[in-house]
Amino acid sequence: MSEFATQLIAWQRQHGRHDLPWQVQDPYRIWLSEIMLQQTQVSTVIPYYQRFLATFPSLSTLALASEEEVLALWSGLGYYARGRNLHRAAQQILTQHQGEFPQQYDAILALPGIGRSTAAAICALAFHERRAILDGNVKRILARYCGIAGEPNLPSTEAQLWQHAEALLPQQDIATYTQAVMDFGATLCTRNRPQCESCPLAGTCFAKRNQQVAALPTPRRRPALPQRQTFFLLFLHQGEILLQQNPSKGLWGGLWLPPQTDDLEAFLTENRLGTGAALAPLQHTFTHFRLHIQPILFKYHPGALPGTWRPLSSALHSAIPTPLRQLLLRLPKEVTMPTA
DNA sequence: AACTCGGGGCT
DNA sequence: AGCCCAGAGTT
Repeated sequence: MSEFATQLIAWQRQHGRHDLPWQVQDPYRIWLSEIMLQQTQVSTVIPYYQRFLATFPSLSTLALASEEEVLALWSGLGYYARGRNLHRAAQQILTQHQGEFPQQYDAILALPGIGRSTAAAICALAFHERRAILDGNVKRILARYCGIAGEPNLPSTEAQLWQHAEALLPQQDIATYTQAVMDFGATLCTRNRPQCESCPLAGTCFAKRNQQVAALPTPRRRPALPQRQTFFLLFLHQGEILLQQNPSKGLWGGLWLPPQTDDLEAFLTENRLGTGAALAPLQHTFTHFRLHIQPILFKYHPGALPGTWRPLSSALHSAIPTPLRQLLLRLPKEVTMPTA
């Protein structure tokens, strides 16, 4: 067995995390956690995970729910395709696997929202099958330990990382090892200021031996964020707000939003609307652009536009994106005191 | 191989 | 303000 795996497994038993809510022998709960944890940190996921599991305690309750209910519980977590795929996968398991979570890697990989790394994580954690994962933690650990330069997302770099991930697997204790690399990356071999002085691998780590810890993994260079602008048109009437559902594909897919336009003048003319009151603007930053949102408040226009009227309290529990939630929460103050 | 898809934590 | 995070799907 490799020194790498042996040391990590020993480290995990002594210093790893053992009280995370999804550390159970239940493929449904492990699967749910893996999906929520894609590109999302543990501390962010925990409250969503608890609420989700309280509402959908089993795979069948999830499969029998509506997509609307699923997205409402996903509201604020982001990457909403994860929630839609999770729901679709639950339905597929019900119809194609008799409601029992599949145990074969190929069958797991075939489910929507599950790629190579997530399928391997489920196999290793839930079924103790010898599979390599390659998430952000493992990429960082291997880039340092093996001395792999190049941006981790480039196909050539990723291929090397996968090769090392496979080669360093232990012959046994695969579940403990898989949890070990994730905990080790999250708490010791962190991106900034890793605790090399406490690291059991410091003696054999390429980056540590060659003073490359700060330089590895190679940071990704990203272009400057493009800026975009939109207007949220808020129609309020007797405590209700007019919302429209986004198409299921694309940004904020399947979520509820107020009528939107990037050309206010044209929109008001086309729909024969008068002028509204500008509320305080807000910014929302995505991975690939920054959105400037200008809310405009209209007091009473029933039937002016298509959509669904929802009580404000109900809207707050619906499938809405974070900036709309922020806007609705501060609406009571804004309505009595518009800024312009 | 490049692009799309959220939101938050940390520095 | 910039970086990254238990990545996958689409083109």
